[in-house]
Amino acid sequence: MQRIKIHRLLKSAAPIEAVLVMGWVRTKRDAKGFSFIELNDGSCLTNLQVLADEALPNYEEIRRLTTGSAVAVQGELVPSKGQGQQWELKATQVSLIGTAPETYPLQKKRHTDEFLRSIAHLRARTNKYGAAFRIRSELAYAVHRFFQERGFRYIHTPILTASDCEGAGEMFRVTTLPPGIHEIEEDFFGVEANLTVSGQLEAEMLALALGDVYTFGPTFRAENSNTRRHAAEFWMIEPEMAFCDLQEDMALAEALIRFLTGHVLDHCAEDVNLFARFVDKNLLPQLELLANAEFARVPYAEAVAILEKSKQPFEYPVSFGIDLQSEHERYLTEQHFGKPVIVYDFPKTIKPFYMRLNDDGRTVASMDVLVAGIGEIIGGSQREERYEMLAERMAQMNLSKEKYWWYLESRQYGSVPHSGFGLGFERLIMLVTGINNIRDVIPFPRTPRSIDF
RNA sequence: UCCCCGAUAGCUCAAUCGGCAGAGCGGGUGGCUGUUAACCACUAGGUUACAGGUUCAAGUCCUGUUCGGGGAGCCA
Repeated sequence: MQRIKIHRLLKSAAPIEAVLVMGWVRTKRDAKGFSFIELNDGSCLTNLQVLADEALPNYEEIRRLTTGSAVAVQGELVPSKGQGQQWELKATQVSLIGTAPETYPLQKKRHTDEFLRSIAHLRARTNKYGAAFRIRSELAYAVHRFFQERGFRYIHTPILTASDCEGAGEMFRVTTLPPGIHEIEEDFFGVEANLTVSGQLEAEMLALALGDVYTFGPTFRAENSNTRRHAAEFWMIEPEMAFCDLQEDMALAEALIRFLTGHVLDHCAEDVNLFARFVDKNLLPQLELLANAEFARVPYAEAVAILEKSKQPFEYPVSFGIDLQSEHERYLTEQHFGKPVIVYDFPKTIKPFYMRLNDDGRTVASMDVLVAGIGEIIGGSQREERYEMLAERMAQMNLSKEKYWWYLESRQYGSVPHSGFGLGFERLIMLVTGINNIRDVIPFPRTPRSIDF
């Protein structure tokens, strides 16, 4: 008999005479002469209630089934006589596949996130983490769908790289040299190699060939960041579009966020409701807002003026030229506008070399998308496509022309205006689930001093 | 990296002013009931993170270390 997944079984319109399911025991309730087994196979949040009675030949074994055990159950799908579920499986055969002794650490009560992080190899078997990782999968699919439907090409940029997307952060060194040996010419590549911090520079090259492209892959930052919003290894989505200015870039960023939140509302209702009930009471209104409200757009200079007029007791004083601090971003998106905000045209002094200089000579065509609870979820810009301007910016920032020769050369051969942005995938998952720690939206998180599993 | 907070049974937490280390859940045993985080009874379970110090007496006070969390910076 072929195995059926529980999420399909529970959607059944009629009783089914014989089915086979396999999964893990979440809990068991014994009565005299029969037992209820809550079975979960990961295909959905809801458990299947299995009714096993003493007529089964191995009923003694079933009585001893423990939480966490893996079983295969054959039986008949029948309407449940009890409250709380439409269907239940009346077992005709229950076979034990894998036992779980009483040391199994997951209980049916609530555990803390901190404890579950210490058993990351098992936490996906809980309701919350199972739901989070199902949503993660669904979001990844939706990202591809969004771009593919708009004619974007999915490209793969290198993970090992010798280039350095200046300003993106500290890098992990990759080497085959034994400890203590420092002769770089002896190393695998003969030059310093690192894990990528961004695929942007390479994505630009592909955009200047294929038109509209996007990357979606792992990136690495060796920053000693100890916050709930930073991980050393995270996934980033980076579209790059030829013949595209900052206005169109912002429009795409907004469309992407709205599409993804809408997709999750439409396709992950059961899992989203779990988060709305137990993690963030305000989640559903937030998601509706993200999916439906037009994002506010405000130039940096105007954002600074709003903050100056706000009379808020900011820890960091505001004036033109400062980078916006977390408290400023929060005020703008959570209080002043009450919805997502795109701040654009930042001073050139606080932004990297590749952003396009505006005509005012002091700002660049950059933008940050700010959302409640998280702050910056997207950072992007129109890239400097003019060779002379780019070379001058690099000289001002003491970057070597030799190292970026290929990047510069792209501005000499058919250079066109182009734009792109980076979206942190984990921050997106935090946004749509209400989970407030990045360590809980990636199955096996990497943070400073933490690389277990 | 900086600031703040924390670490007590497998898990979640109590323990008053420095004075006998406890409960719920989970585990075990038995009972009971178409149950729903089932219920009832009994039961086992502790180097109070680690190392030092103060004190007649330390889970509690002091110093250091480790680990965890929150905030900040860096950023996505």
